[in-house]
Amino acid sequence: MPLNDQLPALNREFIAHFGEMGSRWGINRTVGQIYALLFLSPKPLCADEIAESLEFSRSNVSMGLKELQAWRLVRLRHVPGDRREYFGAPDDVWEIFRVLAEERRRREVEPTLTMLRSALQETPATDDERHAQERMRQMHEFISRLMTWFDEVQKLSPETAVQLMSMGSMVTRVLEVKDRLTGRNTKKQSSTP
Amino acid sequence: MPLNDQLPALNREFIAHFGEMGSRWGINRTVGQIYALLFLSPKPLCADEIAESLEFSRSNVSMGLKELQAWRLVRLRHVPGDRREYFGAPDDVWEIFRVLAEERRRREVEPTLTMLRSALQETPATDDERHAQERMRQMHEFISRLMTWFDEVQKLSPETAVQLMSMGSMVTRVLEVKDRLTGRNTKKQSSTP
DNA sequence: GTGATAGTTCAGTAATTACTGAAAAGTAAG
DNA sequence: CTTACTTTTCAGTAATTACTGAACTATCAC
Repeated sequence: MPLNDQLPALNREFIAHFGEMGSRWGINRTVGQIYALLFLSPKPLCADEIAESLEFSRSNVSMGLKELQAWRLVRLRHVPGDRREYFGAPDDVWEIFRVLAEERRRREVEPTLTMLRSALQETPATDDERHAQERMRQMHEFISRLMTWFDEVQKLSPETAVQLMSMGSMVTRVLEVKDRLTGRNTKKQSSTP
Repeated sequence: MPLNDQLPALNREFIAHFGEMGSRWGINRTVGQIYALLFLSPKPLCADEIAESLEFSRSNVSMGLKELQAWRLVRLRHVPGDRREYFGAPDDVWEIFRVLAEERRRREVEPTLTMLRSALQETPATDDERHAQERMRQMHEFISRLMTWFDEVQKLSPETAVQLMSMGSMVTRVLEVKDRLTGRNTKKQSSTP
């Protein structure tokens, strides 16, 4: 993986890491590296610059950028008097996270919810089917709940989200007090059967 | 993908879906299907039963189960008077989510944090490196914050987490009021440059 | 011990996914 | 319309990942 020498060592390390991690996410090495390069770059880059920096073929860069655009992770820019297309990653990391979460949800969660909803319409014939459907109901309910909550958080501005996150422990403590009064157990259950 | 006929139609659909989705997650089709089968099953299954139901080779099932165990998504069980190993998926969907999140964090987030921490140690030489390092700092801070918050939530019992999630909108509203008083903007910024 | 059953490993192969170069399509300027 | 430049597409190929069957190890019953 011979990253261009003119890239600073710092950048090369970061880009290489994103390449390796890329495969653990749904994206491939190439796409991960292109994104990393754009994320670090102080200015938008055009496809040729990317191809040269990362030593990929021009067509590979084209396909990678197409995928990153489909993920809405890069933004197309234009430089006046230059007809090439330039690409940049958004600056705000919260915004990046939001988009990523939204996109993953659309691709990975929604299809499952759809499948589950349709399965829950069916009338189970056997005991096994009844059990299976009950499991699906549990899964559907859990995911729906999670998504509703996520919708709420996603609407927030970065600063508010940060506030909300740092309130986490506070809210927990409030619930603990409430539960102690009502006799419920907030802490993770210990294994005392 | 000829799932065994003796599986109820409902189950077959669910299992097939998990197989297809599996590749979008980091797991492969086989592993996804084995998990789906176990998730729906009212009782733990042994490797042979799995192999027969899904029509995989015995060795494929063995490898799949090994991976699911590495993900801590299935639990090994023993039936008295039977020396075969049986496998089951935990019942509680919140518990499943918790484990999944923990494991993904360990595999996908921690290595990145480590890389970022080490990059932040370096002294940038050029302006570009200085900029790159600042971007990495932003990313590191964001992820750290997210993980701290996640730690908090992960410690909660299922019921408490549900409570916390359904409090989402309430907390948001409180913050909105607070921000209105302090003159800050809680709502997602509209694109008015 | 031997035989029978259960589980694992691994080399070889099948299937899938990633990448390239060449050709095509698109686009602005003259 | 033509030229020069830019991006996209795609068939072929390389690289990676998934899967199988056969051989091997382990464990239990006898």
